[in-house]
Amino acid sequence: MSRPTGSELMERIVALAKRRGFVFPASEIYGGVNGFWDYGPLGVQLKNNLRDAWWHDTVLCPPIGPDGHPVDVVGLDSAIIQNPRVWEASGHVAGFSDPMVDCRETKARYRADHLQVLLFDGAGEGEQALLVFVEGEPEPALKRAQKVLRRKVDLDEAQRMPFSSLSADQRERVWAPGASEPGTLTAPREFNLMFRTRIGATSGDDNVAYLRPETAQGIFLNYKNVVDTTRVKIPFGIAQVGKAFRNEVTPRNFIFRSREFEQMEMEWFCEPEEAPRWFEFWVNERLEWWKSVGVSEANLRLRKHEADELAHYAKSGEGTYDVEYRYPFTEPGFGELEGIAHRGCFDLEQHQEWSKTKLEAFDPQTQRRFLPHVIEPASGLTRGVLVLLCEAYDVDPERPSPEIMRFPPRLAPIKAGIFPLVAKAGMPEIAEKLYLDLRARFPAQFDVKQSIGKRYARMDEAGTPYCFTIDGQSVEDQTVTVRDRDTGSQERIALDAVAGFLSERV
RNA sequence: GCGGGAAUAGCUCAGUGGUAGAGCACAACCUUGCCAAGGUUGGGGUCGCGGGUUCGAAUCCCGUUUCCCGCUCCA
Repeated sequence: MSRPTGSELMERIVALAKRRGFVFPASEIYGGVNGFWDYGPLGVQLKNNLRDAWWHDTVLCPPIGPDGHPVDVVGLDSAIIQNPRVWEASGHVAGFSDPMVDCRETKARYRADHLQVLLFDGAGEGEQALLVFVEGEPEPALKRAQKVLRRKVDLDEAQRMPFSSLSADQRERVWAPGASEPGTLTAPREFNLMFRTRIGATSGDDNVAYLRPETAQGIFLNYKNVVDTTRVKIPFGIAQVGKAFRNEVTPRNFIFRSREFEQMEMEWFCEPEEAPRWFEFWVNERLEWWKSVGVSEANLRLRKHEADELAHYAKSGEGTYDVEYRYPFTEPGFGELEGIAHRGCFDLEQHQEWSKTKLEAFDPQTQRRFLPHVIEPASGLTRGVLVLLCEAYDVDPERPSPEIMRFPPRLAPIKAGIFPLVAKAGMPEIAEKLYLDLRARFPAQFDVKQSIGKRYARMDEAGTPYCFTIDGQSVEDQTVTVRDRDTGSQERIALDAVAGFLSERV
């Protein structure tokens, strides 16, 4: 058995994740629910470790800035449900409910507001030919019009109207791109990607609220609170880890795109003139950070967004970079892991306008008032967990139990296994004492059951980097063997050196 | 949302209309001195779910859910 690739690799990772208690399908005993996942005993530990590493490296011990001094970042934990006007101000109510149009024949789907209709005279008695095209690409529609009308046509002779304004009767006469007959397009249907709920036990239309689709807005909402109550000065960052919810059209690829997920986001507030420099700084920092938690350089890359794929909030800024990872389901291509967006002052400006609250910063040196610009490194925590699982999964055909999770020791859910070689001759007693010493400082597991090989194998699948085994010699000279997960090799160290051995490595 | 495939024990699967099975895993006990070792015993299934056909359905038909693949979508 060698390490598979592509969808087979993905299936093996999903199977191992379930078998060992990393990730379970949510509500499985009721048949599941599409787009939701539960994190099992090992999964939650792995996720917490990644979260803690990010928090440590972002808030507690942030990087050194371009000027040689540590940057300033504070933490936050904002509510999942906020005043619904927040999402109108942020642009999410509009941006999240794009009506879509499907073609029944070609199976193509279009955003209704991207579709334009050309009206030509002469399709029949008093009728017009209606041809639809995607904004900016009228050529296919023109060619089709030529065939339908059996004459030369000119773009200038046609009337133009947005598809959304057509009546049902008119839609029946519309030729879609690539369709062999008219009337194949559905009515525009609304796709609202925000989860709606209601505030209060008595529900009505006037108390609709939304589960946040991103954690970022909670940071902007508290920008003034943080500035007023802490001694941060521009430039500084506010960081947050938390759940976000998107009613995705198609959740796919295990935990890559789920409807409930976790984000790790930081909003970096700086002077507008400094923003490009900080943008570059954070793009590089974030890429380096993913390398620092053990993601191989070969599977990572930076990609700049094309102008036409920018989010509504990033249009005014310098663009967006994605840190991308080569997932098994995208290989040889890459998929998004983290986005670093230059949001300009879009968000603060919007909230200042909608809330009627001044959010300007004041520079006492220059006596200038300004809206800070924002650089946002926003990554998926749960996507990060997926990357760790993909990155760690390996197969060693030389072993009787070939599957290994090679997590970096810092992130491994369990740091150490403590085993008596056999359950007699004083070994379990020594092992249990070692376990009691270690467990206060390290996630450790104690196991006396079954053969030593099985216990090692279980730890390999859990990704535990070190196993300490108490054998006959331990009883005589107070030493233990350390087995290394990655090589299977062993060395012997003193019993009282185990804690030090671990703290140097995890 | 569209098209294709899959679903039987924790896992891998057998079972083509007539009493739900195997191997591995799991639990207990024994054995066991370094890589999923052996023995004994045991627990575990409304065959994804809901209808229908039939004397009788894991098996045939319809619907549905979930997962995988290809589209579509991804602020």
